[in-house]
Amino acid sequence: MDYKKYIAQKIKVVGVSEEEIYSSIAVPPDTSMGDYALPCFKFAKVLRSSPVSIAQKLAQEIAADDVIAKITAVNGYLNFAINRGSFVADTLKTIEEQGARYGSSDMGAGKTICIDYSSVNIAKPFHIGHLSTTVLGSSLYKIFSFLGYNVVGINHLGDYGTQFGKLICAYKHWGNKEDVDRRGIFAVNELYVRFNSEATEDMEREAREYFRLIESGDKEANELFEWFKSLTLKYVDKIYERLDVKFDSYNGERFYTDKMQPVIDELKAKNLLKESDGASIVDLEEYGMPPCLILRSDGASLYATRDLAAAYYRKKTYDFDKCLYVVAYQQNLHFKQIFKVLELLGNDWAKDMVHVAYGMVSLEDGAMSTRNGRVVWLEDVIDKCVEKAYAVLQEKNPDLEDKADIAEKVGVGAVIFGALYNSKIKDIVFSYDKVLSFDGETGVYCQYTCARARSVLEKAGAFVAAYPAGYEAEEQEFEVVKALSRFPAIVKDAAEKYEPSIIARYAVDLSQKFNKFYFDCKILAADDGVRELRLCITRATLQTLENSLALLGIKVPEKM
RNA sequence: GCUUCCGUAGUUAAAUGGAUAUAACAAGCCCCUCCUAAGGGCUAGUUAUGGGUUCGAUUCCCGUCGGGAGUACCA
Repeated sequence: MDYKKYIAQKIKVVGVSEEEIYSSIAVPPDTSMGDYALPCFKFAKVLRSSPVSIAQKLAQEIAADDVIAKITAVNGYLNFAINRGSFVADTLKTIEEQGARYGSSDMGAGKTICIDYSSVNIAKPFHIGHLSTTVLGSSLYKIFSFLGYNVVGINHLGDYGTQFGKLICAYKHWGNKEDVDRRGIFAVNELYVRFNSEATEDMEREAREYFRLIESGDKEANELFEWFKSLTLKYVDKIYERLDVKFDSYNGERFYTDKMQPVIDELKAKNLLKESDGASIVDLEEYGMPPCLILRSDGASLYATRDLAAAYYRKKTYDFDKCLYVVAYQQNLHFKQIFKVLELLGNDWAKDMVHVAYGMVSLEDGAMSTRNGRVVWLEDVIDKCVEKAYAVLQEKNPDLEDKADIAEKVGVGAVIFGALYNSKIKDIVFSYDKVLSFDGETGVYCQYTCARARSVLEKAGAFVAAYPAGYEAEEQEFEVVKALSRFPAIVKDAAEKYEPSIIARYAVDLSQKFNKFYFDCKILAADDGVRELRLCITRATLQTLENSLALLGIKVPEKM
């Protein structure tokens, strides 16, 4: 049940609506003050009375009942202590009934949301800079699905541009098939890097010609391009599988090659296209932005042109309610511009376009740079984490079966959790020390908490759920249940803010509360009734933690 | 220059405009004859700066300082 709503209905303040009271109800910083509180300061003016006396008066007017155990007025706050017994029983029963669906909702039924994320570049291996967009997007995918939305995951491949002409040129000059077959994408990437440092004027010219050949459908150029593309996808699919990341569409930039002209025509028809220094632009000066480049002076299309075409295509194909772009904040201006252009074109759905911006990743010695080898491959990071997890397992629990499988879940979980734990807008300085740390506020801590809970449940065997009437819950028990009850609101909050870190932090908070409970309250050795109640708390915590971690894309090993 | 984001313990970070600003890491100590010590506990330590709005500001507004990003034919 909605306790806030129940309380709001009981409070009557002249001249203040129930909704206003509902939205004012807060949670006190400390449980000893109460479970809910209404600050009365803002009513002082309307009632022409001091907040302190308003709170006192309200405290006398409202009677305690089965739901609200106690009402007190403290320094202008009206504090409510709820009936713990019924609250605990109520919350635990709900989780028991809903299981893996606890926290889900049908609020998104009938609505579609497109999410553009990961968007890898062809012929480039995955480095840690690609981690944020991949796991953020994937988590948002899972969160919105959980809330009942129809979600379309789009990997907007970077498969268009003169760089592919360069790549083919480099391969023709220096490449050999055996090496590429053997080392795959890394061999291809080396060719590209070499081109950038060694290419002559002639080769640059040749590269432009190869790009033109790809565009005009030349057989050999396209075969080479498709080969590089399939190598890339084969490589990234392995990583996607480990990270539990999925897509519904791999329509990349090239896909929109023949879909840009209608957009350009419409811009012309609506008189938005201006010529400037030979290029075609949309002037955005009156909106405080530099112009949006649509066509280069040589007539070629640009990034923005393809993104506009993609937006139209997605609206037409999926009829989305929201279209998210999980792309680093470097491109803030770019998205502001294309959203504005869509609006100027008269599309009311331009308001549904959202740039979900996140911070950048750098290394301790500066920005990443493929050219001078200052780069950290994502696969290496994952492998090192898994290796360390295996080593710790070997040391602490050498007799466990499936150690490799457990280490994979723990290691991968650590990488994902590390990427999702902080607010997405924060920049990240990558350090192995940090990702390899398995103590404290980490994914490993949450997984470990699950393993502990499961172990207790296993030892307990079958039991009948019990919520003994009249049992006054211990502080530690009550804190866990209170945290459990917050989960559905947490999921919605994370969705509204496009912020999976809210769920990650919640998982840590719940784990901390459970571990305190675990340490202070004996579960298996408790008296009849209490024992069953504590087992229910344990089972509900395990379920809710698993649900939380699943939304982040983290798997939970049975034992560790 | 202009636009924009960020600035909280030694470090990394939390905090719908609310009560005594939370955690973790690192440091020092304590707890396995006790349900998994990848755990629990204790000690010490924070809102860059100057104004403003407000009963109340880490949060909102303006300025200063410091840092990141962007700023026309790359994506």
